[in-house]
Amino acid sequence: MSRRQQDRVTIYEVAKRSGSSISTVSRVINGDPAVRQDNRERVLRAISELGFVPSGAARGLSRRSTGILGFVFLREEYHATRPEDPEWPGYLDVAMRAAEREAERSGYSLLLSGVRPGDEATVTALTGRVDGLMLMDEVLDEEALDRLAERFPAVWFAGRAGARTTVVRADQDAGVRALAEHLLDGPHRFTDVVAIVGPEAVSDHAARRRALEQVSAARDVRVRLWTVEPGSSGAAGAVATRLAAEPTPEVIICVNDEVAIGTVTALRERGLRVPADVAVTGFDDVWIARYVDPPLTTVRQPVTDLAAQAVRSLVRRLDGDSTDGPIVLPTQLVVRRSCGCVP
Amino acid sequence: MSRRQQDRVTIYEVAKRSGSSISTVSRVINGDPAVRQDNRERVLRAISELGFVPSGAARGLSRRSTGILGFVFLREEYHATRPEDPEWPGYLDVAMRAAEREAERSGYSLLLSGVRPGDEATVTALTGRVDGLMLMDEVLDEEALDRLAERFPAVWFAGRAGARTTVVRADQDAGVRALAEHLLDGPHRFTDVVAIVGPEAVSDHAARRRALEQVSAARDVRVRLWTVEPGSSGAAGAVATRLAAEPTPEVIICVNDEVAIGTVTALRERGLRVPADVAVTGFDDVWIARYVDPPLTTVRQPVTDLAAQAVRSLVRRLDGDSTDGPIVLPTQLVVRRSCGCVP
DNA sequence: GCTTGTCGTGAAAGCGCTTTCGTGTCAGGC
DNA sequence: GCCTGACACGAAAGCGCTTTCACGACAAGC
Repeated sequence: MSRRQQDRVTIYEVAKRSGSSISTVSRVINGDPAVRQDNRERVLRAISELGFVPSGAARGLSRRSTGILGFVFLREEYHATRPEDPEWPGYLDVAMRAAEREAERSGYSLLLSGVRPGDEATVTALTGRVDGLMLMDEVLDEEALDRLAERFPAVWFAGRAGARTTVVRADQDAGVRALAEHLLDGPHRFTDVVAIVGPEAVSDHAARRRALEQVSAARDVRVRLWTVEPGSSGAAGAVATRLAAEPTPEVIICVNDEVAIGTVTALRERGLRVPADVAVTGFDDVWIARYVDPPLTTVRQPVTDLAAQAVRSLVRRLDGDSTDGPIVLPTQLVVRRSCGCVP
Repeated sequence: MSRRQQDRVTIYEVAKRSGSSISTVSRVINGDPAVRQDNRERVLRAISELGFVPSGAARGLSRRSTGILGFVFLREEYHATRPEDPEWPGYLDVAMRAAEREAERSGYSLLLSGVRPGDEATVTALTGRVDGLMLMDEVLDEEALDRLAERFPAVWFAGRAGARTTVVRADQDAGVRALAEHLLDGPHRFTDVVAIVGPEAVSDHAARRRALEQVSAARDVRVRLWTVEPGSSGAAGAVATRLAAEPTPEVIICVNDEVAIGTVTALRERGLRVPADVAVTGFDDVWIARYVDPPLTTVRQPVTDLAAQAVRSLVRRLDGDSTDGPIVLPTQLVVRRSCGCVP
């Protein structure tokens, strides 16, 4: 435990050097106008000569606020499958960057914390180091989350509709509906469809699946459900197995773009062309979706906006405004080549 | 400034409730074995009954250490070009996630901070809130960085070889060499080559360019240099302009994978096939490199390992070990279809 | 029986800021 | 000339922890 900081310059030394009191130095640091001009200048000079930087810890202790927001996400075990697989940044990273950006605009910093699902202890501990918490996806179950949010400012990103905690999410339902209607009612009128779904426990995935089932049921189309771990490059393998065992569908609706890419790979390896033989769709519209072959038909989620809204909601709450209700942002169907509807 | 935390439970209340002193409570929190078993249990019970979470600020102040590492990166202005462009996660995000992971393993958290190039003030201010700093790419110029590193634990990620500050970087030189030799000496023996380079100010880019020039000079091959902003989706546009104005080369060596993808798009729009008409190569081997059409020949950087090493080096330094020398990790040529050497 | 040493605990002094409160100074009003 | 009020500033009291130091209890050694 020798994690000591250097011998820092403190406010006392600045006070001594500038011939004033620490109160005055503190006022200067914080831009209090009630300091005479000449005094202010003397203090500022001393600060820069000594290279003084105020201690965040001391300030935090005194103000009872750290100026830090926590960003809590599920720590995926990447390397799992194939060690030569490069990492796989996506949706989560975009949210992270956007959240940091918005936090900075509001005068906060963002502290990252990856946790295993259900690791309430780690999240609770974070509570002592940040002013507010933004929890991604299914970091905690809903009960634990409510327990937390009751005593601490928190928002749930991509959470379940109807949760007690403030939720910021995209309109999965409308997105899936638009996609499904395009596929079932559009030029192709697909009737033989497979949906690759993610774990039921993930709110977004559950919402997508529910919406899909509603649309298909209304049209009397039966949808075969295949379950895979989303985002794992193992998707290709899992899909290959199912393809070998079952009749090939006309279209495969994937839970997200990564899985869609894996699916395309698996189809190709079986000698099937996309979209000529099988149509494929993704979800999220990650950046690569337009660059892969074929470019993916998908549903765009406004991840950047969502993250910004989540942060703003949190900041409002910290500024004393009352808690927001759920925030729902629209999704948008993006038709590209993989569904076979455009040349 | 009403960013107040709730009325937190403090160590005093735990002490009172458990019938001991705050010293004992502190010892229990920190796992000091010199507390009798029965006492420890009483304290733990009080802690959980009250929902006590120690204040990071108070602890930080007392210990003179925050347990936080800062991750400083260049804040790119994404939205710039086309608002409908989804975000573009990549190299930086992978580094971020890996750094967080490794930091957590060492008992630290990671604080994100995006800054504009040369924004020394922001970086300096960070110094008051974290125990150590990891600076990506060209956040500060070398002089400012040395000034900082002199008084504060810092490592420079992807920095310039030979810098005074501890640098963690990949062996750009060897990677470029392997790639260039493959292209110039391999099956195709290209002689008409264009290199799309990034800004000279970025160490990694400068290193790549230098290495390329050495290899080509040794073979008497002249390389035309085209400069673009790396990572911007504007690459396609910039390349299109050059293609219209100059003779089409046999191969285009791109400064990174994103630019390579943009370049492929630009070539296609001119009706040129890749790699049949023009070969294209990338750099980094981001995850998508293998999924785009055609899969990219590129040079893999061990970003995850680099980030982990950077964090470990920082932690060693914080633990009192002396400063590390430069850490250089190998790169690896990955030959895929875009260079036309494999079917 | 006394001394010595070990063990477990509590008192109290910080850590480096912010902020309240009180005081001295000076301008303006009578 | 004195009183009042505004204005700048400093003293000092926290903020909630960690850690040193001293002390009491008790076991072991002679």
